[in-house]
Amino acid sequence: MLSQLNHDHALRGMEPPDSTLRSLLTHVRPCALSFYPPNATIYAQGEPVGPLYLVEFGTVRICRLTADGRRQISAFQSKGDVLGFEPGHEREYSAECVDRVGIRLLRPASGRFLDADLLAIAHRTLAEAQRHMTVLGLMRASERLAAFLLDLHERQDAGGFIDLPMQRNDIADHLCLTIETVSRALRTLKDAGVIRLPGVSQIEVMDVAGLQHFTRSVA
Amino acid sequence: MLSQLNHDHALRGMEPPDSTLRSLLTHVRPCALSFYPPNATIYAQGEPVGPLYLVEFGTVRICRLTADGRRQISAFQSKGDVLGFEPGHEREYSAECVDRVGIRLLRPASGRFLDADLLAIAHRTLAEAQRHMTVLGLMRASERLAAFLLDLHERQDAGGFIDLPMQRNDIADHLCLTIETVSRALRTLKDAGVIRLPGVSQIEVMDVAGLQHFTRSVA
DNA sequence: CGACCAATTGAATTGATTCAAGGTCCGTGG
DNA sequence: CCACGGACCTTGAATCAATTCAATTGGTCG
Repeated sequence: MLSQLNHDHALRGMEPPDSTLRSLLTHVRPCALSFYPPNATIYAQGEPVGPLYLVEFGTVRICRLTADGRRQISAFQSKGDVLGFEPGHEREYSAECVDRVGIRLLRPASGRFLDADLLAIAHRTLAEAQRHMTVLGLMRASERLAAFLLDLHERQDAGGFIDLPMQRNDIADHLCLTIETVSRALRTLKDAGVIRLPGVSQIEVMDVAGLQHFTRSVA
Repeated sequence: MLSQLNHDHALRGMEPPDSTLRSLLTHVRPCALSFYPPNATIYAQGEPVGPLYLVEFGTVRICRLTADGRRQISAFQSKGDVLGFEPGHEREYSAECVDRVGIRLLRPASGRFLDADLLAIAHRTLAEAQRHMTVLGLMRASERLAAFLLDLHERQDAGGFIDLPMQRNDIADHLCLTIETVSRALRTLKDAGVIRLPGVSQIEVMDVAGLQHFTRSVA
């Protein structure tokens, strides 16, 4: 299972010809694959920051509960993503499984991770956070959803069909909307003809350019 | 001028006993201080990513223009902050001077920066981005403003008086609101008695706990 | 088939934006 | 020294987008 990580298809498309994972894996002892059921917690907000993990399959939500009980999902991580990198000593976010998930502990060959490897991971995490900052700050409901679907679309390149492992609940907390608004935004995109909804957790992208047009800004 | 950077007061309060700057400065050749007038551009969106800078005085806005002409300010940087760290090869953000600004180029003693130093800067930048993600995602107008003021308050510890070097325009684009809404949110906080407004660019914090209560969530 | 949970839809409400006036501050020039 | 102009800020009224509340539909598993 790990061997396939050295192939390109295990690394999702990224703009700079970065090689986070490839490099990382040369300095890391591969650990056994662990399986987690849906809604299992990999690590929790408030814990001391611990090891890094590599997602082998399934989807993980990185989320955070506020003092008054609301939830924000900063990202979804899936196959090939590295999990668990955080600034500070205490976890600000939890990592929870959306569906059935397989992850590997990443244990550095020498006692500590190489700063170069951590830096590469930090770069990627930062880029994601900044992108999401723009989504939340500048886009309205259907634009956020369009951006989200485009993101999934290019990650899981499955011939125009997107699989939504997470439920509306999770999408809403990721885009900082309500589930009702997510539902209506989906309908807006459907009515505009850019997507179809063959099933509750499946989306067919009919018109990628049209979807991109919906996002209008992130550029 | 640079010597004072080795003193604590040049480093603003941070949660983990991090020592970004102290460590950084031991591996860096101090360069001459440059002065920029208000609205000058230090670097621009679209340029290749270049060197790092250290802010000595003044305030810099890190901002980004979208394809359709809107602007988002991801952060304001002031004395002691390091400027110019970005993932990727091309700048996603510009750095522009809010007021009169003094910065120093940070040039590594050896050819490249130490990964450890870059990692420390990345940590801080990421923490800021994540915090702002929460502000934009979970808070409404007066809560965002309260969070913003609290941030300024603890940076520039000047006995309850906050100086606002940037104009409403900039605050609005940072909090992703309109200037009118910023104005009304200020009024809300004033009417609640947690701040006073002695002048347009000066704020007196009357009740820190009250301000924190306004943010209610970020925890 | 019925029960339960997730998702959708509709109607009323809230919060922020837009549009349109005023107001304040400050520098310049009479 | 005061009047004027312009930039910035504040305030008000109307509009719009998203949320809330409530009901209904759809899907899945006993």
